[in-house]
Amino acid sequence: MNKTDKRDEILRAARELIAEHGFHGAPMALIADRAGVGAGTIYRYFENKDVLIGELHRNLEERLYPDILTGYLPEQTIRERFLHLGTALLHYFITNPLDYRFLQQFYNSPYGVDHRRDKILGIKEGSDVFCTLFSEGTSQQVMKDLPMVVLFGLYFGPLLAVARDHILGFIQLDEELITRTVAACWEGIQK
Amino acid sequence: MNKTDKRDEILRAARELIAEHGFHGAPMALIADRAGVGAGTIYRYFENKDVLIGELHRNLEERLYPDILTGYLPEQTIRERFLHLGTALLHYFITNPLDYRFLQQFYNSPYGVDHRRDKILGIKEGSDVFCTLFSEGTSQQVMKDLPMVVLFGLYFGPLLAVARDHILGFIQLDEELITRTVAACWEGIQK
DNA sequence: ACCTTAGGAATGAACGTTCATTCCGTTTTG
DNA sequence: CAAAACGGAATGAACGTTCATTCCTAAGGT
Repeated sequence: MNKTDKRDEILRAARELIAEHGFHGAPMALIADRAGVGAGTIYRYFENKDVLIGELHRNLEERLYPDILTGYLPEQTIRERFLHLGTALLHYFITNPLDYRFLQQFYNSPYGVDHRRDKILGIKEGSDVFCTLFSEGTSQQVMKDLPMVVLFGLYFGPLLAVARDHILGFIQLDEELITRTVAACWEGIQK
Repeated sequence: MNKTDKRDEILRAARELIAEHGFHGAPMALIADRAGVGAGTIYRYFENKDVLIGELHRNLEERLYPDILTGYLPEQTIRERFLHLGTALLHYFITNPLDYRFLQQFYNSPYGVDHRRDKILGIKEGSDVFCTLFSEGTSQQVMKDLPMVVLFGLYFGPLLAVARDHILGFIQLDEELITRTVAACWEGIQK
């Protein structure tokens, strides 16, 4: 096993354990076991657990964004792009439940709040797809004139909730239900 | 300090610490300190930490439900009742941010998932205000014909998200913004 | 009225466990 | 063979919980 492999194994093991049992069901010793390395080896690749977790988050975004952006066409209407991102997001979480669970854990820990604070304060940079789409939507009057944060809530709130309930087995999301759910979100947000 | 006072002090201290720092920032020793009792004393009132946390949840519901149900009139239209509950819920969380934070922590822990599972499987009992309102809404065709779980997501998802962002200081919810947010939820859910 | 005493309530030091991190002997690599 | 990488036992801090002890109150005896 070469250096990159080992690093990847550690990340994979950590992601799995955190997704399955939460941050506190993922001690370093277990991560090491599952990655097939010694406990000390982890510290050759990551300064400490916080850094490892931060890296997991970066790593996830690197897989999530390309995925939901394939087929995303800036020339489509705002509504079409809204529906695309929403369904793509749901699909991603359904096919990568571990990633969903990790994100859930992440945003409910001190790490996540800081991260979100930075992101929201940095909205003006507008580099984020969702920010761009939503500010376009409000300025073109096709979305309600509500603060960006509220629009985000109306969008991600329901999506994350149904994704959670699908993953927990409380509901079975199929193609039609996904479409109808995202459409309902749109109806809440559209002017 | 008499017996009931002491029990209440322990509950208050636990609620505060969990709300402020999460479940894992609230060790029994700290709870005892803040309650002004010895560490062992807690175990005279609560069998263990799990029981204490469960009791906190029960206690919260006993304060939350009466609050949001004052002024709730079954003879009002479904839409009116929907708006009433939504705004009442947001008001409650804004004026009781510690309760919001506790609930957030609770539902993101194993305790919470089990609790929700029981609740969802027990929907048929229909004792819950929200369940009753929503099944009335779908059967009378004024709400979209979506599974109860999805409707819940479209309702609570945004509400909890904006409550969180208000409490974190990312946004300032005033009367008007609350009304408009709940109205937007309704537009997503109505047929 | 005062002292004694019994028993439940309260205490906090101590215990066993778990965790992140470090340390050092061993193995692999160049 | 020197240097880097590795493994996993060792370490110490933090946790929930326990329990031998102390404290408080109020009943009972004088």
